[in-house]
Amino acid sequence: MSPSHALNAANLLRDAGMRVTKPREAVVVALAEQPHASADEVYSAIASALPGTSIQAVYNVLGDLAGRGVARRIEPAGSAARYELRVDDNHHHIVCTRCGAIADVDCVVGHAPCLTPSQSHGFALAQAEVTFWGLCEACLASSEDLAPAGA
Amino acid sequence: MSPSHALNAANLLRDAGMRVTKPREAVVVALAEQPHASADEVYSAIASALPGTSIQAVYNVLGDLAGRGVARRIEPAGSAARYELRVDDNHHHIVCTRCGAIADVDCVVGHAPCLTPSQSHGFALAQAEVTFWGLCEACLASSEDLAPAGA
DNA sequence: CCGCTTCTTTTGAACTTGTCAAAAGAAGCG
DNA sequence: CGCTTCTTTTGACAAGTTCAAAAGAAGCGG
Repeated sequence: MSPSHALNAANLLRDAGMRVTKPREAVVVALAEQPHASADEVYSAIASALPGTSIQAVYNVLGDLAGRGVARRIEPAGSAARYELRVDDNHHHIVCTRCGAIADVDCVVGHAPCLTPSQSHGFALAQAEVTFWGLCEACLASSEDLAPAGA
Repeated sequence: MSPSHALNAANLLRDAGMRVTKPREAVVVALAEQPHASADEVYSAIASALPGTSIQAVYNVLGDLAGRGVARRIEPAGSAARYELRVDDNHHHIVCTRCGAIADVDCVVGHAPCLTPSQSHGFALAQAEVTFWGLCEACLASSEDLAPAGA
């Protein structure tokens, strides 16, 4: 039995042409367990398993992963950069304007929906990014406490 | 003759409930002349006309303008925040991944195209933001020098 | 199994963008 | 013209991220 289904972080790294090291495996695992994690959150997540790992290593690994196409970097306005392993499917994000929470949103139209702007101004289009902004359930609830709509 | 068509920055400010001051007028003018300008670019733009103006004043004004709905703040990943006066129409942006140049793109579908995500995960949706990424004409030309496709 | 080369990580510092707070200065109203 | 309120300045400060050099580990060939 090959351990191919046991979160093959090592394979993922090897397939991407990266050497397999503890920090990298840990980062991949952390990202798999907590999508949309920031560098700092990844750092915290692996700190218990790999004490002594520097935040720089995390930045390096995340940057490499993004560069190799293994991870995707998203930078919502107003919060630190976040990373996710979902790179193959085209999906978008909905971000809470208050707490910064992020959820995945599969694209409405399927594949290339908003991917065709009406004018391109001479730009060579590479990709489209859609970000929805709103309040997450928790923040919505607490804001209704402050400003009740029904009363 | 009322000077109503002479770039009524003062009116714009007054209508927004803001006091009319030199720095503010200058910022509005700079923004009108150079859409998608960063705080620093605005600062540079008004530096000649209003020496002694601090970068803080620019930050304040831009923040106020955005807060009053006069300007819109956009923060493309990888570059500083930028501001534009076009707030009424719904339009998107195409950003050069190399040099950061930004161009306006009117929305393909008109008003509420991608405005309806397939799942909202309990979020109270406020707005949608679409960003296209690619290479601008200039960067495209210089990259073709380096990696010619036709040869 | 060993040594070598190359890639990673650490360590430490620096930089950019942006924010906060308090005092000085100007706008607008009566 | 004077007062009140809003703006601006000044200076310090903070988060997030990047850079560079040296120490350390991975993986290959013998």
